Amino acid sequence: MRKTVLTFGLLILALLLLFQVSKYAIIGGSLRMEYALAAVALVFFFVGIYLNKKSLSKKHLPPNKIDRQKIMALELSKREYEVLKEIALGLSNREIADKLFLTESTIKTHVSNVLLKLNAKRRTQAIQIAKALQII
Amino acid sequence: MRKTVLTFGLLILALLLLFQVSKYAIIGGSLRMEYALAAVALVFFFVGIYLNKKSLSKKHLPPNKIDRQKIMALELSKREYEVLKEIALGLSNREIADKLFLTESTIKTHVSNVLLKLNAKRRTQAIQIAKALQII
DNA sequence: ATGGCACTCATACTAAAGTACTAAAATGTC
DNA sequence: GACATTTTAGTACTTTAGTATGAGTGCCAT
Repeated sequence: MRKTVLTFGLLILALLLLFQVSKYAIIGGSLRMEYALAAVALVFFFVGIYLNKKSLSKKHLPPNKIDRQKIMALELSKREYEVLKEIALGLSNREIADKLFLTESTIKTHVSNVLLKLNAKRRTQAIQIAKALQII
Repeated sequence: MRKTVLTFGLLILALLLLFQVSKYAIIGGSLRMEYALAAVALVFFFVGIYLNKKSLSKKHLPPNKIDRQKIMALELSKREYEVLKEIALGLSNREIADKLFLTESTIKTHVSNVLLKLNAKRRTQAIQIAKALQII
């Protein structure tokens, strides 16, 4: 917040300066009016783009990004979370086992634990819950 | 594309007009230079914002919204698509059957057809594919 | 060093999911 | 009305998924 105010202040100051400089330069005859107008136009054009980007970036980005806080709160271990991600990719237990160089037994154990911790009855429900919680 | 070119052309024309008008108005003495500069600054400021918003809206908005074209292209029937959505909600065949007042047999038939048409081996993979295709 | 925890794996089941095929209504189209 | 789809449903299996339980290993913190 303080940073925003400071940036704004500096910007306005710089612009007023540009304003005055161009005004007196024109009166003094050392600067053509077209150039002054073009310079002002260009500067404000980019200021508009800059400010717009600033305000948009704070309202459009938060639809994704994973929530590590919730993963901890659910007490999901590293392996369990890893398996959960593979489930969401649509892999079978066999395929996950091969991918992670483990046996299907181990994967089943992890899956069971994930379902318990996410309070899901099926892996498809686990996917839905995980997405709702923004942990995948 | 043609629309974009047209908009751009009109904008540039309008700006050149503003440019010339302000220049001659100042020379004629009917307009103070400060006002001309302020006007140009304001216009370009908003043009900057406008153009920026245009370019961003085409890169940030499309993360959602379903693609009915693809649903048709995949030849998914109404029922099959309905079942697919329930699968994505994490329901079992039994639960889907109860929800749609059908038997589990019927749901299995639909599910098998959905898997075939989406080229998926499992329902979890069907979810992943459907999301990638933006049909759910 | 030891008790706790995460990770690994196994066996033995039970329960879902998925396949293959068949077939009768229901629906919409020409 | 005839024809093509869609929707519904069934039987009979095969394959995955999921549960329960036990147990060995490695790691880390007290």
